[in-house]
Amino acid sequence: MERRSRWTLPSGEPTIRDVAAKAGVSKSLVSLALQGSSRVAPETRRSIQRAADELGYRPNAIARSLGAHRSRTIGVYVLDLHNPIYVDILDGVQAEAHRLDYRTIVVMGSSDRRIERAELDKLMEFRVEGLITMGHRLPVGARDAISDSCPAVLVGAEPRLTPHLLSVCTDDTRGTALAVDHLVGLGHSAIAHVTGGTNSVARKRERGYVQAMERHGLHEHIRCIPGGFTDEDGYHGTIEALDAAVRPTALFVANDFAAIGALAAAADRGLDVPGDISIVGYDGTRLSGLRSIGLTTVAQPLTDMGVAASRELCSRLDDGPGATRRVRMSPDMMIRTSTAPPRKS
Amino acid sequence: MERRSRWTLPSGEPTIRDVAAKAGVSKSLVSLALQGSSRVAPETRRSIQRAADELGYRPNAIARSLGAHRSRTIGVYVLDLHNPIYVDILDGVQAEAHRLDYRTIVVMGSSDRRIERAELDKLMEFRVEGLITMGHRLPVGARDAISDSCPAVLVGAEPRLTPHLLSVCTDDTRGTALAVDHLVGLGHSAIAHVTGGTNSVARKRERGYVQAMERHGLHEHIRCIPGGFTDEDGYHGTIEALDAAVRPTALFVANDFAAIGALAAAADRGLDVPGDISIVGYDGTRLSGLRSIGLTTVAQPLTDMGVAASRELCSRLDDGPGATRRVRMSPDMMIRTSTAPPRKS
DNA sequence: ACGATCTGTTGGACCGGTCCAACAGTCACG
DNA sequence: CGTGACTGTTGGACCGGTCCAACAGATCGT
Repeated sequence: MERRSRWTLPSGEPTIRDVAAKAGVSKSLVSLALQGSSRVAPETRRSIQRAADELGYRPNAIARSLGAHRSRTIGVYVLDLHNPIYVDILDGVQAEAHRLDYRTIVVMGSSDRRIERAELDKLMEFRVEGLITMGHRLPVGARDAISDSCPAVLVGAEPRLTPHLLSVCTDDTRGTALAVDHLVGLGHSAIAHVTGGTNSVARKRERGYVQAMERHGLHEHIRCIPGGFTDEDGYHGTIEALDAAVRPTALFVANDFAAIGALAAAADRGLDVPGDISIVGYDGTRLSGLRSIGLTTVAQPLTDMGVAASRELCSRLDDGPGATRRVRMSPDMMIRTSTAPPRKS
Repeated sequence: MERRSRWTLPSGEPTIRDVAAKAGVSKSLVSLALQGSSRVAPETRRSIQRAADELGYRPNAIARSLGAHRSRTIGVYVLDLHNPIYVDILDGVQAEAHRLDYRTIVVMGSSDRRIERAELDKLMEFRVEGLITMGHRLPVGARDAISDSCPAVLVGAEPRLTPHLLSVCTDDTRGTALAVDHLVGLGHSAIAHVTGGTNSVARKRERGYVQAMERHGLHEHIRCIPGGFTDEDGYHGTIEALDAAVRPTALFVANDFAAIGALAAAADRGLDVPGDISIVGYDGTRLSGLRSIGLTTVAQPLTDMGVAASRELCSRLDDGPGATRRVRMSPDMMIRTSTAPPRKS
């Protein structure tokens, strides 16, 4: 007895048998009643419920999963909880999963491969029934999980769909078009783009920018400066753009985080935003909405995307594989104080 | 068969019995070997390991918990994942828990009470052995959990300790002293404080500020302007401070988030930071370190606090209740670009 | 009056592990 | 050579649920 931790289960949590005894029925019936089966007599159901309440009975998810061969749990992989965009999505994922009576287990990616791997293993050990991943980098371990035919939905990426792979994303082409249209509407034509690097999401946004510029007949103004998704990346890309022979009057930056770096770069070069240069970000994180930042940005419906991810996954789990869908949502322009018409020269 | 979801356990995950059969031993021995028991012959251990690897065996955490009466899982309650301070702490919590071979289940507080409650229930249903909570607001449900004698550690708060309640925090009195000392060292004397509201953490920092000012003989300069922990709160408090009859030359704001609001307020009043006014925050979030923000702040060793929380909890779980400790860590001054000597008048 | 059907309930096998009592075999010691 | 201690292994009870086959009793049609 000594060697066993004091805080273990046997300590006395009431079990289904205790409830059965108290209500004077068999444990099977308690199980049925608690699951809401319609085969239980209303009278019996009430007395079982009463017994359970009085004992403070709490179902044991562990035992339930084992017996039922279902965990009613989905795993959520988040690339980086430090990035507010994922937390916003997570809000939606959790709310909807909860509504559909699924539990979630959230794990975070890590630069330490071993920890990331362990976290993913945890998911498998808890026998999650499905997986939601967000972030452009798909963790290596997730591939195994997916190929082991546990269905997954990728948020924000657009992979080739398979029966096991769903996707929820926003229309980045449309989003970038919104950003460019907004700047052109203000009177800008020298609009440069600080890219998000070489990952697929960044590529998409870059292509969208080019298309939109061409649509406006601004071919000769197209300029893509290589950047990335962090504020450092945005800073350096912007410095490069500002120091160019002919300075753009507006900058479209690949995401909010990098756009904040762009703000700093403009300040360092003694330029007023939006007086001397307008800056537009992408994502619509709360961060960008902070008073001292006030970044104009292309807002993705982050929470709604999370909701959609849960909805797709859970309905697939409950109803079996249907037509595999790709949910594509619409971004929205969020105009704040980092954009204005160009100074008349 | 039809009505059962296709993605259920029976699908074929190898079990301990499969491994036993393949290795030609009993399942008990496989269990022993996989737990690393020293009673297993080295030769046998190897062949069991080989069999497990070849089958791609993954232990079933569910079944293990049930049989062992231990889940080796701790619950982590985070008030708000949107606040980067908690994510930094979480990094430490996870890393250390993992090192000590514990799993974590992270749940997030929610403004929707029902969701918050459900998340806490989830923790109990998974039979977590202990709880780590962070955030000044202790969720109602957590009280139950704690009183049900599952030990808990509060990060960042200093409750009355009980055998079940541990605490990890920083020395806020010392932290505020650092901030005031820094400003005094630069030559400031008119140093005002925008408070964090009426919660216990904010109170502590306010007291620390008053003490430090008195220590420097600056009694007559003590000014506390009521604020809060959000950027809005910081904005309004700062506006009030700046519009006062005699304007302070420096501001100590209760946390980073609010200090960022203060930065915006200064900008709105046409004041240069740090030229016209110096601003110091508190927490040392990554946010404050962003290039375009560059906030001088009192940094808490957030990740280390997380590590300490896991360490305390797990050692208590493994070794039983020892002397109940309160871990108090030291904050550190992080000097950036929002502070400078006052303008000579 | 009798089987068929339906409603409500029950016992018990089962899930995949852990862990304990029991045991076979080896070795050292008196 | 018998005995006790130690090493390595095993069968089986057990954890707290789910779920299925079986069943008792009521209702109904013929």
